[in-house]
Amino acid sequence: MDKISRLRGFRDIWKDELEKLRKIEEVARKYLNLLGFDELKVPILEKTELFVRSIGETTDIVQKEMFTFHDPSGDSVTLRPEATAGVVRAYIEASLFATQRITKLFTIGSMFRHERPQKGRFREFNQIDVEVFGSKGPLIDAELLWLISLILDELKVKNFEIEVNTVGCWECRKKFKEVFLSYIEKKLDHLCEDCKTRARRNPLRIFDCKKDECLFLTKDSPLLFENLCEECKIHFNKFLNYLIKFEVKVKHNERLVRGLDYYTKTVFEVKSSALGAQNAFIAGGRYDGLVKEMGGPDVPGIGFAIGLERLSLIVNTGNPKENLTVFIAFVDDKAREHLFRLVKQFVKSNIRVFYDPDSKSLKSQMRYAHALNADYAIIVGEEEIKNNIVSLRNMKTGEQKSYPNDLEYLIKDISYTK
RNA sequence: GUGGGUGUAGCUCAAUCGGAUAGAGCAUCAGGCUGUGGCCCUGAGGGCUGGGGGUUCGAAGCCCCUCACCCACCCCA
Repeated sequence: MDKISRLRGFRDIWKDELEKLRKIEEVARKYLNLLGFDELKVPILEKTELFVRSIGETTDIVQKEMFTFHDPSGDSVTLRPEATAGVVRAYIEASLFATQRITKLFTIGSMFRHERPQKGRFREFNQIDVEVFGSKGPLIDAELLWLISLILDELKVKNFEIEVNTVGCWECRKKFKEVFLSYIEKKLDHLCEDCKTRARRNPLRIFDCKKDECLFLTKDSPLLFENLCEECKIHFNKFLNYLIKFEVKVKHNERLVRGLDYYTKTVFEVKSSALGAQNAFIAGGRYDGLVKEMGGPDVPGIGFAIGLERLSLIVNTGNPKENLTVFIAFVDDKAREHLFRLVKQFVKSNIRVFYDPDSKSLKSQMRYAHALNADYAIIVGEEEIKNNIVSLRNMKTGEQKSYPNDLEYLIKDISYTK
């Protein structure tokens, strides 16, 4: 029979990495809870239209990266490529705007994008997604970055940099696009191929280009930052001010823009040089028009997502503490009759217990106990049964003693050792 | 979607110019003690050399196709 392999870009997550992901989630949950966020789960599969409308029809995500297919009844459905759309949909569908002035939510789960895999990039990847609805002021923007720094501090993440910028509101961005386009028009021929398409689709992304030629051509270009309306300017300055009060260090990157259509005003990215090309592991921003666009009331929103696979690449967590582990070895099949009684008793006493489910030589069983890194081996054989005892071998010291076979004293003794 | 690199045992890697039965270490299993792990010793199992086609007397190595992985572009978390 041929073996079946996993799908490209999809992974099995084991042991150490899984432990790391759990640790990250645990720390994030702690601070999310302390700052009043509620967890929710939203579906992995949604109507395709939800993402087309929220993320933007012209974005790469929608145009070529979504897992979209028809369900058996013929409807077009899509595996979520990001979390915000679903959370916004849920917020509107539950009419939370009617009962809460401010809504703070987070969700944890996997997202799907049909991209070519590389370092820190998979087709199924996990995110912690955080969203706040109902506050238009810059204080909440700063609070989110403080939240991020609390989480990263506790995880002892070093070598990261928070970059912030503003992309303005719809009006000042629209105006700036005209200013910028008339500037870049003359230089269009000299831009790289990618930037030529950007000029048509999403001109602001030209600022993001890493190619020297494009960097050079836009060097003395007008910046969105200089063309902001009063309100956006004040918002951003207050935001920077609050960050100082929260003691969150950031870098203002005037060229930072985001690929999703819905962002307004504040945007930010957290980057690490240790990640290779996919160096942003947290990113987000404000999206004041999105809830309305999605059929809800005109409620402002802001949020961010943590890429868990990327974050786990730069997190070091110590080895998890192993439970006290006991291995029971049986010398012969007659001794095996005692298995059920002994195993039950250990489990009831919260002690991790192993035994060889197949009858093997004692030597083989002891090797297995060693491989399992057991703290103790219990040996049961003819001699023990005759004397109504069990032998307890300390696997770390090699010391071996006898205990009455009702295990009461034995369990008391070994429980002290871990 | 586009480039570059890499595919040999469960893992890490050998195999001269295209040459004979594709090897080693680790891991696994068994034995060395008829009731005792680690260290040591002995032995065993494990490969369609990613897959398919071609060239050749002969292919792990050359050619073509394909798949997967890694890295980068693009995009993004």
